[in-house]
Formats: sequence, C-alpha cells, structure tokens
Amino acid sequence: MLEKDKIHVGDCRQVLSDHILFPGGTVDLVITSPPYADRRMHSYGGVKPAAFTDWFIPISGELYRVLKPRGSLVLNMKENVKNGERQTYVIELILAMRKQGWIWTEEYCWYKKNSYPGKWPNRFRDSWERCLHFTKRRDFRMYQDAVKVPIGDWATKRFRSMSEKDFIRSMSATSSKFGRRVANWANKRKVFPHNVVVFESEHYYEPSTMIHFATECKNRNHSACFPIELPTWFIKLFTKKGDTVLDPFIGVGTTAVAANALDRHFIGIEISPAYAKEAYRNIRAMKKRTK
Amino acid sequence: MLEKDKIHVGDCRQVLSDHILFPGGTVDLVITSPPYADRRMHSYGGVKPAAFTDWFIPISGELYRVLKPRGSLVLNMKENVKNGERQTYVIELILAMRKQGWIWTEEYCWYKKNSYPGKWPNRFRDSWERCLHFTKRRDFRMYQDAVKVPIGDWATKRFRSMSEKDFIRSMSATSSKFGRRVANWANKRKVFPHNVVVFESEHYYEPSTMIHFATECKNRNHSACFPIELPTWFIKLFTKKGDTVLDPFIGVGTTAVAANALDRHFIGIEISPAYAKEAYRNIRAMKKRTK
DNA sequence: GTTCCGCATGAATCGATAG
DNA sequence: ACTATCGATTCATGCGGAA
Repeated sequence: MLEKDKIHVGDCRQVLSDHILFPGGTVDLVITSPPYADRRMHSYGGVKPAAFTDWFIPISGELYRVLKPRGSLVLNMKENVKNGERQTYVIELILAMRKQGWIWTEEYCWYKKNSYPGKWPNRFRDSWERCLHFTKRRDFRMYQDAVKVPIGDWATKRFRSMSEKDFIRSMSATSSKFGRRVANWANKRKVFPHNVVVFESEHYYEPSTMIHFATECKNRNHSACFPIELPTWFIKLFTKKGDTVLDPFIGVGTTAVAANALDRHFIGIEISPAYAKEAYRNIRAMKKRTK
Repeated sequence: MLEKDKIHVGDCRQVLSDHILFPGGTVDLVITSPPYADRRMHSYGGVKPAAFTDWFIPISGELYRVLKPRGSLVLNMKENVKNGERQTYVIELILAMRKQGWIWTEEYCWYKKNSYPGKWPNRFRDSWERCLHFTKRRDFRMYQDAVKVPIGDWATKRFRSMSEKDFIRSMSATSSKFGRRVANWANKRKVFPHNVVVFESEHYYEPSTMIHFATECKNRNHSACFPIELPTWFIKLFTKKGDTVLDPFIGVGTTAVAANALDRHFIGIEISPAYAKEAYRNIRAMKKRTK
C-alpha cells in the first residue's frame, strides 16, 4: 500500500522498485531535481557524466510505472560545464527517456536571477535551468487557472506615464512598502503565464516585471537546490487538492513542504538520513506556522 | 576573395561551398536563425524534422571551414511542437555538430517577454528560444565589457524606500518617460550580464529600425524573425569594429543592419530574391537615418 | 514596529599547481 | 597525459545588529 506523507530513507533505485510500497499508477505528479553528474559523489557513488543516463534510466522507468496515466513528471536540471563546454548528458537523457515511452511535452525555463556569481573569460553566469516536463499521455491533467499571474502590462503603462518630477519626488521619499502596494493593485486582473518561470523578491527593479515571490533557496542551515516557489508552481499546475506528489530526491524536503501547504499528499525518498530528518523538521515548522 | 557588405542570392548550401567566394578562416562571427523544420517548406524544399540534422550538417560544416579559429557561431533556434510534443531535432543537431568538431560552449536563453499570443490546454505560450553558442577553440574571442548592464540592485533599494503616498501620487500623474530616467541613473554602475538575454523593447516581431520589414514579417510569415537587439548583442559580445559577420539565412537583413550600425562588415546569404532586395532596402534606410 | 547598513554565502567555473 | 585540489572571481539575497 502506498504510504503517504512520509519520507523513505534509502536509495531511490531500491526504494522505488518495491512494488508493494509503490504500486503502479498511483502518483499524480513527480517533481524532483536529480543529483547532477559529478555532485553528491559521497551519497550516490559519484555518477560520472558519461554514465548519467544509464544511471537515471532505471529510475525514470520506475517513475513511469508509479505515475498515473494522466500524471506529469517534472525534472529540474542543468548540465554543468566541463573543459569549457556544456556537457550533453541532459539532452541525451531526453532522447533516452523518449525511447522509454515518455512524451517530452515541454521544456520550461526557470530564470534564476540570483545565480551563482563569478567571472570567466569565456562565459557569463549561468542564470537559467531546464524544467523538463514529461508525460505518459497527450491528455495529461493541467490546471492552468491555478497559476494565473497579475497582468504585467498594467504597471508598464502606468510607469511610463509617470512624470519626471513625480519620479524624483518619489525617489527621495522614505517610508512604507512599495512592492506590496503594487502587488495588491495588480491582483485585479490576471492572465496566463508562459513557459519561462521567474521568481522574484517582492521588490522590483523593472516596472514591467510583475511576478513576485521570494527567491529564498536557503533554509536556515541546509541549502535547497530550488526555492519552494518552484515545486509550488508546478504542484498547482499539475495537481489538485488531495493528489499525491512524489520527489525521489527530496533533500531537505522543499517539495514536501510545498505539497503540504497546498493540501496535497507527499512522498519523499532521501538517501541521507540527516537530510530526511531535516525534511521532517521543515515540514513541522511549516505546519506550525500555518496553524 | 571574400566580398564584404554584400548579400548573395542563392541557397547557402551552394553559395558557401564556393571556396573562392568564401575562403576558409575569414569570418569572425556567424549568427543566424535557420529555417525551422516544417517552415519555409517552399523555399528550402521542405525539410522534414527527421531530416533536419542531415540537411543542416553540411551547412554547419562549411560554416566551420569559413570561421576564424577564434570565432563564434550563434544559432537561434527553438524546436516546435508536433503532436503535443517538443521535437528533438535541435538537441540532435547539438550532438551531431559536436561530432563534427564544434565545441558546444554555451546555450544562451533568449527570454521573449512579448511572445506570440495563443492558448492551448496542454501548454503555455512559448516565451523563450535557444541561442546555441558553438566555437572551434576554447580560447575564442569574447568582449564582455561591450555588453555590461546597469546594476539591478540600485533600483531595488531605491524603490524599497518609496512612500505609499508618493507612490499613489506618482501613479496618477501622466507625462514624460519613466524608463529613461531610471536608465540614466542606473548607468552609474555596471555589472556583467548573464546567459539569459532579455530585451526591453516592445516590438519583437517588428523591430523599430526595420521600416520595410514590419509589414513583410506579418504578411508573409517570415520564420527568421529576431529583433535587431539580438544580433546586436552577440555582435558586440563576439566581435570588434572592422570584423566580419556572416548570416547564411539573412532574410530581410536584420543581421546586416545590426552589423553595419556597429561598424562591422556583413555577409549575407538569402535564397529569396525578394527578401534580399528588402534587406538592401533596410540597410539603406538605416544608413540614411544614422547620417 | 520599521528601516537601513554591512556582511556572509551560494547545485559555479577557470587556471594553475600538485600527484 | 590525466585527475584532484585550491584560490580567485562575482553579485543577489537573507540575516543580524543598529538607528
């Protein structure tokens, strides 16, 4: 029987292959950020870039089995650079997963404004990651209304018509929140988003930007690979209340916290007992806050 | 001998293979938006998605030959959707070009804020395109200082201290430009950009500098539509004044106009005589304006 | 209760050095 | 030649302490 709202400690390759614990066709959404090649060497035995596809394909096979026919799989990944070149293991994975039966429905672009700093002679900072959307069928479930955003055009037009004097006066004044006010006003009309996902802090630099969330990727001591807004967005988009969300590399529990806050069930798998513990702590902390 | 500031009319497969007209190692930057699979069927003989790679590889081979050792190739592409699925010809092309000797240095993301409208049950509007950056060597030429951008943090801090009253007063005022003011103030400090390219201009389908282009683009559904800001950015980034820029699918001449405006030489190839004519018209129109 | 200022810190990458 | 480690680079963000 599928146990919900639980985090299994172990290697997801083994855990997922337990057909009693994980019956087929029971999960509505799988969302995860797999350990990149060359990362987390200690825990996953150092997956070499060349072997990444071979390592992941059995896992995606189990995910295919576990997913409901009209469910979705979202993989957050970005190939890293080696010898001055982007590696190819992610695009190779796409091709391999299609052969496995997956439909590569879409590639969402997560635009990370707070990307890792640095300067190099041959490239700029990497500020975007792929969110690969795979499905089993073309008529998968999608709840677009759940992620509508305030219309961006509104603020653009208002700001453009702001006088220079008013602008300067505004700049020199000091008190209260600016961002929230705009957000409230902008809530009046909503439109559908597009396939570039941006999470921003509540304050903005460009008047035309109207999607605002915190960009926090850090949870006290432990770092999460994506901010909670990322799973939140996809969970809203591909599931409804009471559905079940699976993250086979759940880390410190970001996906679980997001699912729980949205009244969805979660199932997590984590190889590191310390991370799993921290995940439970984060879930408890969230529950306490929303009470 | 390499003739510069000229647009060759013909199929670039033939034109590029002329080793007299196009000697090896003479071009500093190739930037282009190839006709996507399934588009421009009439002009290029209907390239099927499955055959796209086979069709393009001989062309990229000639581009490799023509490019200087430390030059760059930028391909603006995005796979279209067929049967509810993203097609794989672009990622297959990346793998094939690597086998050809190209280094897949980076994938820039062009974030199109004003993307083509539309609504579908299974996906949102496609608002980003790949700008694939290929090189022959790891020590290619890159002029990062040429594309520095105003710091984002400045405006954030200022806006945070704007009072509610001033905000409302500002919103109700109407005259003058807001955006420019910000730009001027923000020019004080500049930082390096990242690999997500966003242009703030409004008309992505009708570059303001392209006088004749606008109607043409709408009416005839020309596929290679990027705003002039796109080639401008990459030309600044990968070439210096006096260098030579090649676009083998130049269409109505956007790349030529950009190169000319930046004091770079251009070479264009275009299969449609009507487009080539239009390109010359656009170049003349630009020259007249800057005089 | 708020705002402001300073500071530490990241799913990074390069180039040099060492084994 | 090939891999492992280290220091330098860079900036958006959250946090803590002070006004």
